[in-house]
Parts: sequence; structure tokens; C-alpha cells
Amino acid sequence: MTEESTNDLPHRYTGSLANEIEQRWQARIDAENAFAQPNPGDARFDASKPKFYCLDMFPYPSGAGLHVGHPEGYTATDILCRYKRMKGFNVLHPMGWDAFGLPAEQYAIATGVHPEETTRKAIDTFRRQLKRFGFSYDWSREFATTDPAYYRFTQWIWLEAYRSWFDPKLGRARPIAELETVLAAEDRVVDTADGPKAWSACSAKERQVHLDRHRLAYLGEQTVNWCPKLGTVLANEEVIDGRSERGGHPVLRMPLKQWMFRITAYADRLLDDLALVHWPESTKTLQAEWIGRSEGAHIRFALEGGDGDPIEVFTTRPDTIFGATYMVLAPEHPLVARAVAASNDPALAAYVEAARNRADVDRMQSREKTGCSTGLFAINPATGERIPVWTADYVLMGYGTGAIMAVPAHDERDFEFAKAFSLPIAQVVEIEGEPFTGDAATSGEGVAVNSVGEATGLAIDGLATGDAKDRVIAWLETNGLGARRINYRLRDWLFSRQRYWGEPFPIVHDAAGLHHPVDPSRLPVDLPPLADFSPIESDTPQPPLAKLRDWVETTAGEAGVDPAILPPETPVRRETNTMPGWAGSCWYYLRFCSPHDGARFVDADSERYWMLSRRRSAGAGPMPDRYDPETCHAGGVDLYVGGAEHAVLHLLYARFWHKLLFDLGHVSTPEPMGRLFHQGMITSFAYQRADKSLVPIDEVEERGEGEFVETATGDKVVQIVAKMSKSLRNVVNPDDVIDEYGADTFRLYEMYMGPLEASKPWNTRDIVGVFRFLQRAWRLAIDERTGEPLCAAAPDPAIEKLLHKTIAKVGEDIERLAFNTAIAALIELVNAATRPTGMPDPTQGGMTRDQLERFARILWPFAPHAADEIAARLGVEGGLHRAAWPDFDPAMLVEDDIELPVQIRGKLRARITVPAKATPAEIETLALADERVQPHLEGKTPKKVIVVPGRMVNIVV
RNA sequence: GGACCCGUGGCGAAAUGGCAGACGCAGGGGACUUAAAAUCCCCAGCCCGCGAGGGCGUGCGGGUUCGAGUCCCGCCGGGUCCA
Repeated sequence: MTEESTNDLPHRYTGSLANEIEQRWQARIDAENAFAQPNPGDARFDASKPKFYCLDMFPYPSGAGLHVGHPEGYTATDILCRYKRMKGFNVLHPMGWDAFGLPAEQYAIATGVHPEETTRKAIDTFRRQLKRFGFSYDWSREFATTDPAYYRFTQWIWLEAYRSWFDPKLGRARPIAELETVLAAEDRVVDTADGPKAWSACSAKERQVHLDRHRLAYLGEQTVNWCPKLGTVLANEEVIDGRSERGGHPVLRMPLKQWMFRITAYADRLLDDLALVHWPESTKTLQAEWIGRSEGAHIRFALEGGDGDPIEVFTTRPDTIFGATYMVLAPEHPLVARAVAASNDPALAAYVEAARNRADVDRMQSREKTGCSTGLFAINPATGERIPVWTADYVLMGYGTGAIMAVPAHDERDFEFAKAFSLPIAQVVEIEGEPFTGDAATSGEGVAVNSVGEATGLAIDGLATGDAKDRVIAWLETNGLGARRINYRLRDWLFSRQRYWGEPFPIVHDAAGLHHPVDPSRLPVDLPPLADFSPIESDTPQPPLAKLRDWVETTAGEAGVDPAILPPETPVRRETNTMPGWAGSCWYYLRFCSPHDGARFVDADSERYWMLSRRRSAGAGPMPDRYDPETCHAGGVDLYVGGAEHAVLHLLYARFWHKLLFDLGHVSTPEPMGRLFHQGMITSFAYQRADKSLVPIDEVEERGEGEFVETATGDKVVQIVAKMSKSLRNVVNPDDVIDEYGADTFRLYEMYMGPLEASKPWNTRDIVGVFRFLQRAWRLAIDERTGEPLCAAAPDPAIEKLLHKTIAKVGEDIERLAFNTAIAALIELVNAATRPTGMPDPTQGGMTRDQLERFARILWPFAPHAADEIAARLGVEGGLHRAAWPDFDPAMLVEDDIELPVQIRGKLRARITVPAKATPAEIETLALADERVQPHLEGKTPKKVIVVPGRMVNIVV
């Protein structure tokens, strides 16, 4: 643009004007605290309004700042929240920071900069960037999971789990004191190190040990990947071929005592309650599969010689027991260790040692079957025959019992193993249409064959799989050889990390090896300052906090243990593990209800107001205090928006914490998130050579439509869609886009790209489309020469009608999160009202002041700054956040005449115009009489005429 | 290997089982301009035809239906998750 034309049109909507307008409005909104939402009990709270709690997954504030993926979901919820406010809702729309985590700690190890400082700077950057988008968060509710005022209650919730047990009879958590009461009252016999004992006969230590075994947060043993050189445990993904991904140091698999959550106790409820929430089916399926409930049986196989414990296996196919020709133990199975000790086979010892240090993922993935005979034999209880016991790493200690009965004829992996080691294979199921040939396993249901135990009396030949299972289980139970059992893939949750930058556990250990909780009144246990973040090189895991001798070695009184539990002067050691990154995100949605409450993790009234919702069908009437399945929704946040990558872990963990809190009466709903929505990923274009290698985008140029060549070589490359990555140089920085076009254009672009849930490629070239739309909208309302409003003298009836239609359409589309089509409707309205170039009288054409005001209000959720500026220049005072969503007249949405397509034998042949009120008979007459229809009938009488009023006519000849 | 999702113009996409391609980008033509930019108007799935018009079209093959992009079955291709 030349300087001359810029001077001609000083009030043109340019990128720099957009930036000026946006920053001015943002300063004003901030100063007014315009989007602060009062709570029940607050002075400005309006109890007559319905509530809407809309939450974004809060970000981990990385040093790199926002990428274009963050604002996608955030813009969507912002639009919906602005709309809901205009429709008269109290809207809770908060934002905060998931700020504990590994990157800041690794940065500290590399540079010495304290994670607290890194985190604070990153949060400042994120906040500044988010504010620049003009999101309507209630910033007065902001907090970070690293705030002591917040993690104080993260620790408190953990203590609640520590002080609870899961009552299997009631199917819910109860205070552990109640278990103690029951044990004492009934004087139950419990297991101790010295064998079974009556409760009254147990020592205090024995009693505590017993209670400790029942806590929902308990100290358990778990195999970890320990890297002595790095001084840290590693996730499975960080271990490659027994060495650390970074540095290639040896990694040991070792058992380690760590804090666990008994999430498996909740497996059935976590599974069943998925039916109560409005979540994407795909996500529910993922969670259900993760929980992995399977029904089958536990079966005990006695060892030959009768000495020692039998081998216990879980199988979903007890009906195939006659086909169990050998057994396999995980290399970690205790019996394997005994076999190694008893045998003099060096190959066995070597195999176990090697397998132990292979990560589970590796073991499951590898196609090649490895294994070694243990030299032991077991007795198949159904056949009475002796079968060999092997060990192999395709059996995992973590799943089921760490032992399987192998049925090679009907399980693919068992089949491959049997082939590899020449073990016997016996068919015991005949499957229709899938004859067993001995070349491959046949799996699936069928009819039992070869399943008669001469010696044992069990016979199931001819039974269908389902009946055969029942018969075998009944037989096992009668003979004390096993029982019906439900097994889960879900494991208890390992909750300790050998890291610094996380929540400390509020617990101490005494000299006797018992642990004692910090009293809730003494929380938080502050994360102590640390100067040197480098890991401790050691053969046993030493978390960084272990360096702080003075902090670790303390007294019960100093640490805050209740004197009733331990005398204050008792020497104790603090727990040096910290909580994992998931902890803070498990309950932040609750804290947002009353983020500054100093007495309780969430104020009870606020929690009930924001979390508990009545079903629409339940009608009016008083709101119950707590979830009532007859009248209430199961949960919680009305809309939760975030990426599908958190579909399992974060959402499962949060649901578990929530159910625990619900059981203990601390929250009012059984589920945390009533409705969940995943925004799609924003991808980028990339280019691919013929050999499938990728070329960075700045080394490619376009030659003609859809044809791309690599600049350096001139070779053709193909445009593909890929994740944004530094190496492809296709990462888009939101700040740059805002500088050039403004935040309103950015917001519109991301919402216009396509459906919110779809993954979509960023195409910088397309941004001008929505930018030009905003320019046209601006030009429609504002004189670009003077900056004054530009209003038509009289309303055009066609525009008025279209405005009503657009108000209706945009409102509907926002409710169903279809922002792309809502924006298309706004574009159509603006295009229809746009004046032709050089129209001499600006009061002709365009829209009236009143029409422009209504247009500004429906534009506002999408492009709030431009809409506010237009409205202000039209004379609206106070900003559109005080405005209501405009009404539309349903009568304006219907046309007098409508055009109907006429199909003959399903093919479109003509269009007829009929009155909207015409009856099907009238439409049929009109259609048959049409001159374009007649020739296709060829004089024949139509066999049938289908008239769908308002839709179409189909004539069958 | 299994489960789920997705395949529509040159590109992003639209379409309660009822006119396929709204809207935007890129493209073509025009008006305005000395010229350009900007703006506004028009065209635009593919093929045949000067045209009126006709034929073919939602990855491929079948099916249900008066009618299928949409529902069902099988295949091909891409993605995600679990192995």
C-alpha cells in the first residue's frame, strides 16, 4: 500500500489499527475486571441466573511460549462463554498453570537456574500471550499448582487417601479409623509377620502394618527403570535396549518401595460411570480398554512333587484347560528365582538376568519368542498330566499373576512359542469355519473337543465355549482348584518420583520403618530451597531432596506429626520422593470454584453451585445438597475442552481423585467432568520427496496449481500434512500473526479453518480471507476517511430478514461448537450488506445504526475487540460485555415462496417455485404440470410421487 | 496384528437419508485508475457442445431405499490409540 492511499483512508482496518484497538480494549477490560464472576455469597452475585462452568485444560507453561495449538481450544471456549454470558448465564471460565514438571528441573540441572524462577518467567510469558488474545477469563481466580497455597491442599487430598480404605462391601472409600473400629470391635484375626493373630493380641506396630496394607495411598513395591549414572528413574519410553535414551547409560530394573494409589479398587466404578458422562465415545472406549476388565478364572497348578505353593494363573478361557500343555512364568516370578537357585543351568540364570532389564514395551513388541525351561514341572489339574514350566519375557509380572497356562492350539503367542521350542500342541476347541490344521492357532469361541479327564472326572466335550467355561469354573471351585475371577489391566498408580520439582509428601518415617502422616493443620510441607540440582550418582535411587540432610533428618514435632501419634522429640526422616506432574491437575477444576479459600480445599457452597447440575428433565424444585441420580447430572464441569492426548491418564486420575473425594463427602458429584470435548490438532504443510524424505517448507517453491518443486534441485515434491516441527521449519508463532493482523483475525482464522474436533493444516495464505472479512465489516460500519459511523437511513427489508436468520444461525452454531459455519454465516451477512464501490451516498445501502449494533453483538464473541470498537463508535456505552444476545423473530425466518427440486427416478430434472404453505397435493400437481417435467414422463402416469414439503419432490415412473 | 476415526474441486471446507461443493484461499474475467495497489461486480467440479443442453461425479466394489457423501457389508489408502 502506498503512503498516499494510507493517508486517504486513515481509519482503514489495518493490522496496526487492529493492534491499537485491541490493546486499548484489553487495558480497559483488565482495569474493569470485566469478566470477574462472583460466587454465591458475594455481593454482586445474581442467584437468579443459571450457571455454566466452562474449563480449558490448563497449560504447562513452557519456556517456548504459546504455540498455535493452545489458542484453538481457548478461542472456542471463549466464544461459547461470551455467548453464554450474553444469554444470561453466570459463567465460570478460569485459567491457571500446571507448573510442576520435568522440563523446568532439567533446565535447572543444565543451567543452575532455580525451577521457581524458570516457572515464574514462563507463566508471565504465557499470561501476557493469553491476555493478548483477549480471552474472557476471570483472572482473579488464577493460580499455579506450584503455589504453596494450592499444593497445601494437593497434599491434604493425598492425606485423605492415606487415611482411607476401600470397603469392598459398600464399594466406596471410608476413613481408615472406621476399619480400625471394626477390627477392634470384632477382634478380627489378621495376618502378621508371625502368622495370623487376633487384633487384640497384635502389637501397635503389627496393627499399623495391617492398616497400612489397606490404605488407598500406600507404600508398595514396583519395578522401576533405575539409571545409576543419571541418578534417576526413567519412564519406559526413555529406555532403549536396556540403556538410557539420553547418554546411553545402563539402566537397571529394580524393585523399589514407592507410594502407590489403590486406583484398582475403583476399576469397576471408573468403568461403569463412563455411562453417566457426555464424552466422546472414542475417549470412553480408550478408558474402558485401559481399565481392561476381563472375566475368567484363577486356576492353581500344583508343582510336581507337591512341594511349595502351586502356580496360580488367570485365564479368560478356562474352557481350554485341557489344551494347556505347558506353563510360562514371567522372569520376575518368585518361583523362577527359586528355580534359578535350585538349578545348575547357567543358561537359565543368564536368561532371567537379561530379561529382567528389558522394558515391558520392548518385551511385548518383539515378535521373536525367547525363553528357557525352568526344569520344573506342574500338574494340569484337568488332565492330571505333568507339563513343563518355562520362563519367558512375553509374560509380564505386572499383568494378572505373572504366570500363564499356555494353550498353544488356541493362542497365537503360545503357538509361536510352542513351535519355537518344540512343545506339544493339543486342539481342544473346534471353531466353525476355522478348522484346526496345526499350522496356526485358532482363536475364538466354538465347541470343546478332546476335553475329557479320565483321571479327574472333568468332561466338557461338546459344550459351547460359554457353557464350557461355566462347567470348568464350577468344577474348579468344587475341587478347591480355582475360582471365577475378574481381572483388570489397570494397575495401581505409581505416585512417587525421584525428582525435586514436585509436591513433597506430607509424611515421615521413624526408626522402626513405620510411616506417620503430617497433621493437616501443619500443611503445606513446603518444598525446601535447593541450590544444586544435579542428580546423585548411586546404585540406589536418591531423590534430590535427600541432599538436604537438615531438612530430611528432623523430629516428629518439627515435621508436624500429631503428638498423639508420635512424641514431638522422636527423630524422623522426611519422605524425599515428590509427587508426579499429574498430581496438581487432578483437582484444579475444584479449586477454581473458590481459589482463595484458606480454610478448605474448596468452599462447599461454591463447589455445590458450580459443580452440581440438575437435569433439564428434573424440572424446578429445590436443588439437592448432593448428587441424586434421579434428578442430577453425574458431574461436574459443564464443558471441558482439551486435547485427546489426555484421554486416558489425566482424565482417569482426575476421575479417581474425584470419586475418592465424593466418597468421603468432600464434593457433591460423582464425576468431575460432565461433558468433554477434544479440539483437533493444528498441523502444518510439509513436502515429501519421491523417496519419502521430508523437505523444510522454505526450500520448496510452488510452480502452478498444486505443483511444488525443491528449489535446490528442481525435483518435484508432494505437499503433505505433518505435525509442526522445528526441523521442517513449519512452526507458526502466534505473536507474529497477531502483529501482522491482530488477535481478532487470529481468533477468526483458527475458528474458520474447519470443525473444532478435526485436525487441520495451518495455511498462512488463508488468513487474509478472514482479515478481509473484518475489514469489510469495519467498512460497513465506519467511514474509513473520518472514522465516523456510517449508517443507512432506512433498513433494507431483505437485509433485516437476513440479519434475523444470521442471529438464529450463529446462536445455534455456537451452541453446537460449529464456529466455522457460524463465521461463514456472518461473512454472508456482511457480503450481502456491503455497498458497491464508489456509492455516492453512504446513507444508502449498508445497514442502519440499529442493525449494525445487533451485528456487532453477534460478531462480539468471535472478534470481541473489533466488535466493541464498532459498537462504541455507534454510541453503545459500557462495552458489549454488558449487552444481551439479540433476539430474532421466528416469523422472519420463513420465506413466502420456496424453490423445490423435482427428481424423476432420483435424478434432478427441474426446480419449481411453490408457496411455502403449499400442501403436498398442491406441490404434486405443480410438479407434474411443469414443462421441464413433462418430457421425462413420456406420457406415462407416474407410479408414485414422493413429496417432502420444504425439501423435494421425487417422481417414480 | 487388533480397536477406533477419516477419505468430497487446485487447497481449507459445507451439506437433520432429500438441489453435492455454502463460505474462504488460490485462479480467470470485468469496473474504477495514466498505471498499479486497494475496492467492488461476475465466472469457476470434470467431460462433450458455439449454444440451448447432455453425460459423469463425494477413495473402490456391492447392498438397503422412491432417494445414499450420509446407513449396512467387503476392499484400498491415511491417521490415532492399544498390542
